[in-house]
Amino acid sequence: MTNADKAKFKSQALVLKALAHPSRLFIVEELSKGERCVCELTEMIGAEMPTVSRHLSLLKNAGIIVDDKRGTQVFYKLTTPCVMKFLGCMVGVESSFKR
Amino acid sequence: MTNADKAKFKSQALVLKALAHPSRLFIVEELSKGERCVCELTEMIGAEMPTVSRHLSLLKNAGIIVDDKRGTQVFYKLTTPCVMKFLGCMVGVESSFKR
DNA sequence: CTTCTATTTAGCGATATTGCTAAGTAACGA
DNA sequence: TCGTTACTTAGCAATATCGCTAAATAGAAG
Repeated sequence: MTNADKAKFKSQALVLKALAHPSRLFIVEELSKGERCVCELTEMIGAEMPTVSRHLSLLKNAGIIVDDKRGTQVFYKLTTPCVMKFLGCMVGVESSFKR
Repeated sequence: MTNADKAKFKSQALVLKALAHPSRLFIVEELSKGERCVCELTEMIGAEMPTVSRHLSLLKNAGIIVDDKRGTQVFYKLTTPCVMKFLGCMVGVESSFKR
């Protein structure tokens, strides 16, 4: 494994790790339908707001979503629709695992 | 979030979690070129064999790879080439994050 | 049967992740 | 200015992950 390889796999792993949580997958799927504020996501997920806020900042750090503060609310949206294409891909793989 | 949704996201997260590690991503990429025994992977990764063996059993539990014991060696291979299509997809998304 | 080689399992300490409550910040309205 | 609402940050306890060494297992060869 070259150093370039190591760096490549490490950065890929960071993105996968950011996505590898049920609530965060839900958030990504929900944001693919349009932007949502923290309170909406919190209600849908059914956890405390600080918990959801932390998931959001994790996804933000991974570059998967961006925030947009408007008044007292913060709206999040996907940085790129690619993520959904990627996840769509995942679903296919995941179900094929189960065969 | 319905219960069905919860189950769906949970099982997707399990697959992502299994992939979300540099050594395991390397293993998947390497196995996409053909089957490999534990000792080969161990040498390429440069960690101890027990460590590599544990990564392999994790991938196996997630249904991503299967093992095939021949003599004293154990060969691993991908359950399905889909995984690579999926990861190829990932690379595109990941690099788009960096733009 | 004994020994060697390839691999897995167990157990440990270090570190990371998760979800919670409590406390801090920031924009808005009275 | 003061309070309220929306959110983030900090701190904590429980749990999971990681890589290692040591010990167990399973074939192959003598």
